[in-house]
Amino acid sequence: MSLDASQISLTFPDGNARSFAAGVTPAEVAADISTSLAKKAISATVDGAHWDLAWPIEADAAIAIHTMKDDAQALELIRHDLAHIMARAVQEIWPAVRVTIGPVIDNGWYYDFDREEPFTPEDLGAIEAKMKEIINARDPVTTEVWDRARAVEFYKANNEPYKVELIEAIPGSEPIRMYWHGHWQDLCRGPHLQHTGQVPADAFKLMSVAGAYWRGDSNRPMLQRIYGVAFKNRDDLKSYLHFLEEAEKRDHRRLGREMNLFHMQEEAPGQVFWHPNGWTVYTVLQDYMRRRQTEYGYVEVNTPQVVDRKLWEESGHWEKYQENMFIVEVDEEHAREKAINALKPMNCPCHVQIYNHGLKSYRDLPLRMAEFGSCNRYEPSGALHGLMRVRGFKQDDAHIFCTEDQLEAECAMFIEMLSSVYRDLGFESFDIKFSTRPEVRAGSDEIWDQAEHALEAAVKKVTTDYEVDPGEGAFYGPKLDFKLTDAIGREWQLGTFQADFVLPERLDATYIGADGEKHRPVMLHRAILGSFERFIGIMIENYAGRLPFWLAPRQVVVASIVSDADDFVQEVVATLKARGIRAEADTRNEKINYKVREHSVGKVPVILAIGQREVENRTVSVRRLGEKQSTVVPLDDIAGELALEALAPDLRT
RNA sequence: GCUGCUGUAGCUCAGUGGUAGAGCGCACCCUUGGUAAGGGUGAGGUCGGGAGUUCAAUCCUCCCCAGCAGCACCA
Repeated sequence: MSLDASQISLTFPDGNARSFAAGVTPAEVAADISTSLAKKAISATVDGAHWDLAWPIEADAAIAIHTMKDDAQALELIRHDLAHIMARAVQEIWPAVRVTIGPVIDNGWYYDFDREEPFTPEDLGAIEAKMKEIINARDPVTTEVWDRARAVEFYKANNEPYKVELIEAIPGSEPIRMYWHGHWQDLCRGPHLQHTGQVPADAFKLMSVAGAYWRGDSNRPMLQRIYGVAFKNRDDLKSYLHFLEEAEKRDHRRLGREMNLFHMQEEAPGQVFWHPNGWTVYTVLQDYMRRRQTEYGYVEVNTPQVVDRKLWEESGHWEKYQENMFIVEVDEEHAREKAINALKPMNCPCHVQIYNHGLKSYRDLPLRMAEFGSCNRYEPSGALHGLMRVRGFKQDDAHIFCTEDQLEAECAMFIEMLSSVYRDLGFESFDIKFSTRPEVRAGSDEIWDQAEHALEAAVKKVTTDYEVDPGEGAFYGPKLDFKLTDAIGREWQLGTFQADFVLPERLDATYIGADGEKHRPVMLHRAILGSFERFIGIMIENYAGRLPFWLAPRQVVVASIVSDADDFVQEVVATLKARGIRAEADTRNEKINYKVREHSVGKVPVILAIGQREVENRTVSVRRLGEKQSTVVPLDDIAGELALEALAPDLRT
């Protein structure tokens, strides 16, 4: 593109416009404004795009100059330059290593390398040391736009095949931009800092090495990815590392052990052995969901666990998910004929069987059919993760059979129910994602058009605040996914609402309309918790184990201070139990300090301590989890108070 | 499934080519103590499974299983 030699005008965020010669760079603009700004400048925003100080500005534009005070830009540059500096360090130490890509991610960056030997933790230390040398050298960062053919030649000559492939994937309309950090060169979109010394040398850390497929494709070679984190200063890095430690303390696998909720073992990978404590949480949650579903007009059903493959073939799951299904073959010696079944991986085809049993009228619709459906999926071994990704789990599943006209109202009602449930369970806000047709799918384009329009219209009625996720729909229909954010800012996809025009067709679900003719119902797949396992895992982490009283597996421990109090302890426990509170006695021969510590570690929300004084006055000393103080109150008062707290939110008036 | 790492007492972890140790927990005894660990004694392990090398393997090699981190996958 040839530049006009005439003046161009630039608008600054303060609204002032100034004129410059075409081809001016942000560096020159900054210098024109003030020498101190020129010194501090690190990059610019030009017409909304993050701009390198060295890139010419080609037209009328709005421009803002950034300094290290602008966190978003500063962090992006620091992290991106560190990616290059790390790649340079690696190639300086091991020249045979091939480089690929190295983007900025949350809190840091990664870079993928092709190297025969694995990187070791010691290697990371060596790389970090080399990176600090490069930073201290204050090497200049320079950039040029190259001709495509020249760039390809260059990388071929330098034996960097991945870079050649990257260039070939860059659309012809985009320039091929090269960057140098000192002598070291990389293909990069930019922008970057002006010299390596601008990167804080004490605010980054290499975290880990892991495998990653080239271009995210499991059929391509596996590379070695080194992750790093970086911040503007040492304190920010330290507080981030501290945050990681805190996050580890709320890991549900650790708390599951500490609170004696569940365990998993080798003989049943990906499946949960629920202990009494964990199962209490599970059943309390399930009872709550059952009440809410009834409130919203659902009927509850239950369907078989082992189902003939024929049904899965009809539904289409066999073809697409056979690899991930537990196949159950009956032993030929004992069976009259060999049958191949599968553990049900999901409930929908079974629910259609119930729907199909008996002719349905339009008067039966909408039919909201719920099941706490136990499902088994043979998830890849590497995907398993505590309660979050398991091979055996229970969904709060339901299918709504309705007419197209009813879809909108059902969608609105579902979002209302989901909001209410999430609020009760301690999650105030969630994001909605609208996922459209995937590449591999069932059903015609016409059906998909219809389904996508209907679902989007339905969600729009409720809110305009949703994101579109193209190509992420289920194979039978578009969906809304509901993602909530936990106490430490992580997002979880839990709830889902899927419009399905395909399965009713495949499994021949019909209803008789007011016109006396057969019609196809629309099938809405929906879940709020997703799976009990996963949701409980998330709740444990969100609350750091300190579940709200009504969900806490052990609600009250009544602890004796002296053994003369034992009888009254038993009386207190009996009183609390009679009011529906999960209370237990601790009359062990231990000091009260010991008992308080043990039950606090176990996240018991309320400890009632009873000594001689309490026995005499028929009072209890109440200590709430997390509080240092205890208060002495009459037994009847605390029993009444706790009985109210023990009620699920939907049962409180 | 892929890459790398890990697997020793219920838990957290040391350790060695000559068949094992600590702390916590557990049991018992002493202690009756006022809100986050009182003291003592004791029990407890086919060192993930299998094969190989070796006079000898928990330790070295190979295969399998499981877990962890990431990638890929997620109806």
